[in-house]
Amino acid sequence: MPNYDDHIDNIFRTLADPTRRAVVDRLCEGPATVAELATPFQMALPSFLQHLSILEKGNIITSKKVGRVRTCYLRPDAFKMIEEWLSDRRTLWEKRLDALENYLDNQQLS
Amino acid sequence: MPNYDDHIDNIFRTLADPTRRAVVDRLCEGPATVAELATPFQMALPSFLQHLSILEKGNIITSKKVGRVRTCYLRPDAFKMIEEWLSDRRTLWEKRLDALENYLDNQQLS
DNA sequence: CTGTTATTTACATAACAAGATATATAACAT
DNA sequence: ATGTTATATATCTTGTTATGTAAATAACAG
Repeated sequence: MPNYDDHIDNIFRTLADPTRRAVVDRLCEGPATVAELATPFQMALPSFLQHLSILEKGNIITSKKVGRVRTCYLRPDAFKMIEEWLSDRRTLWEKRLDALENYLDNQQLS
Repeated sequence: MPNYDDHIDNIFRTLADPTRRAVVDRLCEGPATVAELATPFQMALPSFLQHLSILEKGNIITSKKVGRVRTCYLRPDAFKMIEEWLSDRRTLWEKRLDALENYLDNQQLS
């Protein structure tokens, strides 16, 4: 089973590609089939499918196949982990700034 | 000059590595020298320096060399771009959910 | 000046990622 | 049953990333 760190690795790596981010953008507007998603791109379909599979493994999107058509959805919790990661760091960082400020205030007093 | 997309690519790629994220974590606590940052890792120093250079090119950290010692800092705006990217998508996504809700409400009425 | 410390540079290599083409499957239309 | 459409899988090439070792620089200590 993949640990927390691997998971975040995956998410960051998944989003570190313009094609995949563009797919995310498109899916923000609502679900779309593979073909619909692929049309804006020059790239060959199999290459594009790679990106979709990476997005799905990164838990950014889901998909369901009905007949021969696969429809893709942005996962409602797509950005949750990454937002948590950011807010954790922001908290640490701000705690540190506060500490620094206190320290400086105390310096002034003495 | 690098465009917006390249920039975000860089940031995501930069953070898609456990070593580099660990450095970020450490620097949230305050500045540190190269040697201090490197000690927790098994990796050879030149390998580690690569990571620092990637973090610096990704505008996540800055550094200043005094004498032979380089001190690294987390940039105050380290996560700004990525937070903006996230909040933009969240906005799009929520706008869409609102539209969907309206649509469903209207369906009920008719 | 000489040795030591703190990086830095210069390669080398192995693993991985992005793209392509060619082929396969599987559902639908007739 | 057969052709067409919508994906899927397999395999290959090429570029990039992560790591390493060896040697270089540059400041400081004595």
